[in-house]
Amino acid sequence: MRIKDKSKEESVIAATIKLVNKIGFASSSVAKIAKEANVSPATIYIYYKNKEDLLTSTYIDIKKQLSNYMLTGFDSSKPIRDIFEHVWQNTFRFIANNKELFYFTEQFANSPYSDKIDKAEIDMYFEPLFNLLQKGIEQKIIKNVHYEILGAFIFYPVLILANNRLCKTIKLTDKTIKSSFTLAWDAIKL
Amino acid sequence: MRIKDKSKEESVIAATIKLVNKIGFASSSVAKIAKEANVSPATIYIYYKNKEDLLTSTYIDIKKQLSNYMLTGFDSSKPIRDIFEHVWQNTFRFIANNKELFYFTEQFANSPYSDKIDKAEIDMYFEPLFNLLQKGIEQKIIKNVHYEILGAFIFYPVLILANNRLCKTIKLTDKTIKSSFTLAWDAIKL
Amino acid sequence: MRIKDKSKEESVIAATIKLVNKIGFASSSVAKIAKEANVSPATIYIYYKNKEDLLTSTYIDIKKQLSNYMLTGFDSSKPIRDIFEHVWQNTFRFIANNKELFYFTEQFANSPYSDKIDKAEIDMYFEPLFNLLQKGIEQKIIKNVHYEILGAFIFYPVLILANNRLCKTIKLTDKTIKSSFTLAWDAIKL
Amino acid sequence: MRIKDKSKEESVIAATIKLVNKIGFASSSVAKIAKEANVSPATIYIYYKNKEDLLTSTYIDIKKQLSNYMLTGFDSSKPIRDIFEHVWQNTFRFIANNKELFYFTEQFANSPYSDKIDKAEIDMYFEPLFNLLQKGIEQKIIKNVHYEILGAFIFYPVLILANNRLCKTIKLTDKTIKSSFTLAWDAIKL
DNA sequence: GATGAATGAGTGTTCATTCAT
DNA sequence: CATGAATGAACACTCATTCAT
Repeated sequence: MRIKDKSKEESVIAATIKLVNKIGFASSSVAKIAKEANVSPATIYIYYKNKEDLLTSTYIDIKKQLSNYMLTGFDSSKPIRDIFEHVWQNTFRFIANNKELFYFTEQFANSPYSDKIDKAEIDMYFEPLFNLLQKGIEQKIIKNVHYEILGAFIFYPVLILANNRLCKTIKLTDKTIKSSFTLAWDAIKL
Repeated sequence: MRIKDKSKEESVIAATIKLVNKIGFASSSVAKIAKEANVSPATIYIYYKNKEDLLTSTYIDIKKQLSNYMLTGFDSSKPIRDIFEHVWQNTFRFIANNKELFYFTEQFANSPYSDKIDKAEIDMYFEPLFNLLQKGIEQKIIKNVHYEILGAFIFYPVLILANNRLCKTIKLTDKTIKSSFTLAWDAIKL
Repeated sequence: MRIKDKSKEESVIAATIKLVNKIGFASSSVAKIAKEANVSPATIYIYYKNKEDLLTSTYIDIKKQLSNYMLTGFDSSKPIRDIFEHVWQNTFRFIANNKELFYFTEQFANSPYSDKIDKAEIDMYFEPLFNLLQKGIEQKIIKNVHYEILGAFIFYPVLILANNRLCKTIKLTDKTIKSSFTLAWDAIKL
Repeated sequence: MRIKDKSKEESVIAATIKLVNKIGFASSSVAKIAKEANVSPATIYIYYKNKEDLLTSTYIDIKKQLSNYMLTGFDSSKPIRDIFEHVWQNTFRFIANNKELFYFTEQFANSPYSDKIDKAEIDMYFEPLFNLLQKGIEQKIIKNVHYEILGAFIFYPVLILANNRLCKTIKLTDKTIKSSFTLAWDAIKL
């Protein structure tokens, strides 16, 4: 028998991301993705149960990459502020270097498919960060409020700032990254 | 000459918002919107050039309402912090009382139609707030960074916290609203 | 507004029947029916909810015609045998003159769609015949067995004989019609 | 040379029949049949030229079984009526005990594949019965009409009565089998 | 102004079959 | 012999939009 062509699967994922970047999430049909990947529409259904499966798999895959990247060099022995700053910079750098991936996740997160994924599974990848928040609260370094509120200031502003669909007038330099982190830390620190 | 039936136009807008809330943005076709509004699909094309026009008009309409609500009781003679807190609370209250409108804008903002609107026109409605930031910077009350960065901490976290698609585990009470504003203010204040 | 083009609806029905005769039930797709009717596939969905609706409507329509034809000249004052012979001949004649309609019903009856129709509604059209069987039993003219058994001899053999897919070697003349009825009557008569 | 795996071939046939019973003829795709048989789709194409070949082979196989069963205990020395009654009962019993096989043939007979089989080959299996009819005619026991007409009364009503898709309200007991044969015999006897 | 009819182009998905191993 | 990968063509159905009234 023929063996599964790994490059084919990868080219489908790549085509999916590329096409979403080119024409947007809503317009990215299976047929167009197949064409972009130089593959038959039917082939996609060998690798994925259906369109939903293709998109959610792609999303989870990217989120996994993002969490890996964000947590690179994670050193729990350092001061909490330094750890968060490190993560903050990792995040900016990842988004800067992988705008296509990031754009896809933003599109996905506000699509109907978003409801279908297991948020808990995603959160798991970021668990060390939640734990760090908890530790910060206990050490009276971070404000004692719900972690969703903390997250809204320490994680999400990055996305806004990096998302050039929403924010077009600002160029991200090392200096702006550093200064924007100051705001984030001021927000959550006690 | 007959004049366009204002009530018909309104019922189309209402139907659009309602339907997007019911079945999501992607599934809301012109035919379904027409049915929801008890109107012929063709009628919609009397009031709007095409689907894009209908959706962007609806979006701008809502944004106008939101800015009105946010700026209600705007009193430039008060301390800057108090003004922002007032706006912050207005925003929370608007979203709480108009979840349907808010849900629509969230869906819209991440749709392909989002690219078609004139962001400057929208920003105009919120000009007093940008001016306030500027004033705060000049008075050395607010950090002197790009207003996009300030906005990412003083405006967007509200959306995250109020968006129960992203944030499901937290109930918004007067107390959480107040405490979340503390974070926002700490972020931007000098 | 444009009014519903009655001729369009009729041409869809005609195309459906014609196509089933030409290429068989299983191969008759909506797209092909549309093409045969010189109509867009989408148009069919104006007149019918879906493919099932199109086919079942066509079937019921034909069955109604058949019952009308079979019961033409139904005169309950005549002897029971004469009435059945009259019906038998009507049936043969209908099938002979409307082979296309008959072929469609045969195909339909053995398709998965057959399960979706309300058999009771169909039987209703043929009620006078069931009543006649009952009357014959009471008058000790017809064997007192279940009406399904009687039907298997007085109604179904016609279908077999007229169905030239199953029965290719025999030509139906007035004489064979008459003589075949003799068998049917001998079967059920007491 | 390896020989074809007989058990594999049988499991494909079994799967075909089972699946047709489960989901109907029209929905029974090659891929599904393969899965049901725990075999690759490609394997089916080793044993059969194509789908048509698979289905027609299955059909002919069943018909062969049916004819065997019907002619079991065929004793040409007995009176003609007794022989037919014996065959009639065999038929009922076969169908009762092999509803799956029978259901398949009914589905097949009204499918487009039906046109592809060699009816003469099938008829061959039932030749003794046609000969018997001939003998009956010569002996002036059976009406002298075309054998297709005779068949329509002595063979087909069984199928109608046993087919619980068409005939749902009647339970088949020894008594109803016997009495229904009376009708059949009355139909054809002189 | 207002409408339902009408449509070509598109949707996600499955089909019977062949290919490379 | 046996397989799962691969596919172009087809499937039923919906889309945004225009037409005729």
